[in-house]
Amino acid sequence: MKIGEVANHSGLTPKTIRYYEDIGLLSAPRRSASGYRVYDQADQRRMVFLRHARQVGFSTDDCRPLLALYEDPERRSTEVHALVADKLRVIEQQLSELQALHTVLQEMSAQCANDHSAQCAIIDSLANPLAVEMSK
Amino acid sequence: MKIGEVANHSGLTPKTIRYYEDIGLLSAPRRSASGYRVYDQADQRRMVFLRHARQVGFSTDDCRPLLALYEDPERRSTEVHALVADKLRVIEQQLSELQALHTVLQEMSAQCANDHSAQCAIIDSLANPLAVEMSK
DNA sequence: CTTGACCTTCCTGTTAGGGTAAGGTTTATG
DNA sequence: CATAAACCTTACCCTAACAGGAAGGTCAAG
Repeated sequence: MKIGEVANHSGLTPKTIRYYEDIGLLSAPRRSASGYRVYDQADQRRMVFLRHARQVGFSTDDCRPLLALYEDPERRSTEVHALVADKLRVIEQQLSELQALHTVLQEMSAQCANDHSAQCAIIDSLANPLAVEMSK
Repeated sequence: MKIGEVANHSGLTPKTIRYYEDIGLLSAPRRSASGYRVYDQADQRRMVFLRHARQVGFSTDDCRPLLALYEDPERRSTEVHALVADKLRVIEQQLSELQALHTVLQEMSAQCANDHSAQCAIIDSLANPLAVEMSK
């Protein structure tokens, strides 16, 4: 399989596959006589795995240990579970930060007259340290 | 005021101030004889405003129209309100995407035996198209 | 034989600055 | 007065995860 074909089958783009090779997430494949990358089924499975892992929020760096466990027949499921647990904590952290932003903006928005006048509670909040600083 | 002082008073770093000047978010200030940037109170207020706007999630690009409205005595509060409403929608979108990731990961995590065996529902989910694909 | 569809490497751009280098300035102190 | 600390200047490399595009080589079909 050349890169375009494995890209189609895995759902990654050729660009992404080369990039993963570049950062060492995928190992360099065999080359044809003309220098084309040649992949096999196992490569394709790794790519599908990586696509899914990225889809559920793992960074490319997160994918290294994850892919290693995928490949390791000696793995223990608790090792995988721990990686996911870590990720869940990070996501929960991000969620609470985003929630906080949302709350602050919504409060500002509610204070704004939303009319033709120049006086604006949102602008005032952003200009004045008090309101925004509270939410830190 | 030199850059270090206005940085202290505004809560931005000198780096950030120069960067904002570089991208045209802040206009280039007067220079002293020796080439040092010199700022006044109005500059400082703009910087405080920018710091707050960034803090509540606005990108530097978002800050351009926001800062323009801050400076404009002819503004209408409804214009500001609209920018915040847009931002709220984006944040809500991000929240729901993050929520979806969280749900998927939590479901995977719950299926995993979390023990010494190599069999792992998380790995299986990531290897198999079905589970992950559903959540798209 | 010549397109067109592939493939290759390499370079630039994206966000929002941080880190560091090399060098000039100003201020405080011995 | 000399000098060292603390400040300022520009400039270049680094981050994440690729996408886009240039310049050039390769392969199968008409």
